Amino acid sequence: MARERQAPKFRRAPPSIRREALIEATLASLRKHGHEGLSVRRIGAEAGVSPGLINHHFPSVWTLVAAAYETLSMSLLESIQRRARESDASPRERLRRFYQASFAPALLDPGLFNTWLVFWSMTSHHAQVRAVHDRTYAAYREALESLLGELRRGDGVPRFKPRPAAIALSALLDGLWIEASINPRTFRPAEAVALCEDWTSALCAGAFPSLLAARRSPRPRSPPRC
Amino acid sequence: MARERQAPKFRRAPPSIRREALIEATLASLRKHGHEGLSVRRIGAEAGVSPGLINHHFPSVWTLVAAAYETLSMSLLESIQRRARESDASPRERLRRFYQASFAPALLDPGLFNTWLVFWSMTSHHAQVRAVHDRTYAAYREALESLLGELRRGDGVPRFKPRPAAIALSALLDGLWIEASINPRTFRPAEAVALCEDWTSALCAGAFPSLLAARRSPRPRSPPRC
DNA sequence: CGCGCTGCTATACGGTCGTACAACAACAGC
DNA sequence: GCTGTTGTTGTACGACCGTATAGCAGCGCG
Repeated sequence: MARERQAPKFRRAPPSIRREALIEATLASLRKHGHEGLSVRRIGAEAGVSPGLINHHFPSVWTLVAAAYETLSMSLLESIQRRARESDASPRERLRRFYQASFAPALLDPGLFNTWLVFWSMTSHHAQVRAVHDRTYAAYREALESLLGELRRGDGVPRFKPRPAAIALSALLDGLWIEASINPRTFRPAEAVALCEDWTSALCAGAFPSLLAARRSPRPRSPPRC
Repeated sequence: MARERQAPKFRRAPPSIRREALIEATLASLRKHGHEGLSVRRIGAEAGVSPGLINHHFPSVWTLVAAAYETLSMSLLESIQRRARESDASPRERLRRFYQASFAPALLDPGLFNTWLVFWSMTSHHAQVRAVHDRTYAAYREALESLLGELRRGDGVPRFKPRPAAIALSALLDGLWIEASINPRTFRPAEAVALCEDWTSALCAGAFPSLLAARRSPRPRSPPRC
């Protein structure tokens, strides 16, 4: 009997390719199983690979998770930015598209939210993950800051402080995203977009007193009227 | 030799007392160890009790965690409410105190944030925990809605819609609280309070278009001016 | 075709996990 | 003081965890 050519039991891959595949498998495992998915056995199974291979390519699981965190957050930010900046549009319109992209169905997936929770819960105990958070949050805030900066150059828009404005806007976006992810029935995505739009309108109307840049000749801050 | 009276090896307690003690131990364990603290052994050690006792008083760990979630969130809300409503103050002042209490050092503890992450990560998979979230988030939102309702009765304050306003405000508060908990160096607590105060000012100034209640005779909504 | 480099697998080990269950002991009632 | 109830302990079990390590095998290269 002629010896059949056996299908190879596994395929070799150059380290960079394998590392990327493991990162993707990590994201898939976390998305499916949440915190339970954070194990070399689950990730290995997801990647169709033996558990020991993770430790062969990454010094520890934390390094892999940090890489996955960076990959996912940068990918999401880039995706949202692309939708916000596609075609020429006014700064205000770009912000609106940013909001819409932030509350698109793909972003409101419960699996995505659970993945994010795992990343957040690791920032306290692992410096690498914390570093990734600091870096990606800064990138996110700077993206908003850039869009707000373009808005500020428009006619009749007051000279607000971009950085605190971006912080407030990102907090509003995050808070809405979280609640929508936990309980989609609290409000509809369109309502979230409307609330962000309102915030932008108020910003343009100069309705946020402490966000207005300090005047050359400071005048005493007036107390709230209500 | 006279027989010495031995100190009892353990103390019995009526079920209600023991259950409460186990809830407190659960909160302490989660605060100290985050997700790792969610184990009958850790909780039992924290309560000075054998691991098996948890399963004797609670049908499963999820029931215990749901009870701890409810206890903690209601306790925090009550604490913030007490500070907001102590002594007579204007509605605006009460809101300011609510903000200040929300960003007090006790609320910005990393252990508290990690505890919250555990609760959130369980809402997807366990109906009991999800029910607690829905109930306590509703209570939180209604507290804000009540404070905003008092504000709305003031002179010169436009007739905004209380419910969406409370949703937006709670999102802003949550988003700021999360980022302050993850990375305290992004902004100072006073800045977070100022951003919330700004939001309130804008609300009073009628700067949130879609939050204004529909008119008796609706007029076409004007497009954004910037 | 055959050799060798190395990506990869398979196994073993010590640890922690949740749960079940039998035995123990605190304490109230008699 | 004795006894019964039952809150509580201690142990045992199987499953899964991360890591280390020895050896197998895919595949480029001569």
